[in-house]
Amino acid sequence: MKPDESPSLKEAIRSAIWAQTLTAEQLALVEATTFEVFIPKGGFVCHKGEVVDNWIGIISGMVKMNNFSPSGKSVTFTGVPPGGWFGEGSLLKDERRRYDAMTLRDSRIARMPAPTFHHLLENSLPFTRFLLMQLNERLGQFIGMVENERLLDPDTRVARCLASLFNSHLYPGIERLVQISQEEVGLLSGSSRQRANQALQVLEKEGLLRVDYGGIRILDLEGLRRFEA
DNA sequence: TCATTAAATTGTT
DNA sequence: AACAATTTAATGA
Repeated sequence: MKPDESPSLKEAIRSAIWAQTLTAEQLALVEATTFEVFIPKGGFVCHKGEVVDNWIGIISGMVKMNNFSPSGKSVTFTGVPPGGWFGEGSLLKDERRRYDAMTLRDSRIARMPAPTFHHLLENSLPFTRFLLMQLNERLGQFIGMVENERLLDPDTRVARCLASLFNSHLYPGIERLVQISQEEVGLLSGSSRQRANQALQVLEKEGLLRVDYGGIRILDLEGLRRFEA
């Protein structure tokens, strides 16, 4: 066992896809202004309606975006794995946040202040290109989600849902371990826990993943994307 | 470091 | 939805 396998803030920043193309000065600015916060399991990373002043990255742990319907029911949109960054939508439009984000595990969160974000946006074309790509990816993901919710059976929904955790960003970390419980898989895929459990066992038999205690190992990402019952 | 206990998660009915 | 079995985390010697 290693004492600590999660990266430091600096390492997390440097390994981010968008950081690869920055100049030394830009990278220095990012490292000087971005800070880290720890949020325990079940805590809020940010709240719906608050003023957006950070771009948010996941160093370790897992975060889900969700809202509460007027009746108090929670609707989960998507999960964000380590290495993922989000919040650029509201940051670009200068509006208040439109969703809650809460942690599914103890998580370490990086926050990049809005001025730094806008500086990169104005001075780094590769950074802008990365954002454009990320927005496009996410659009495709949400279109797929609407389709899934209405057309596909539960097994396939769970498969696509897990695949989308890696789809939204071009995963640099080869870490294919998703640390979420089956109950949370159910929430993410819009089905009950026992149905999610059933689906996971089907997918495991197909050799696409392996179920572990408190998490899931992805063995065949492409297979998950293409899976049909 | 090891044993005991509590809590969380999973598989099954 | 409820139960039992299994795994992890916590506590104390």
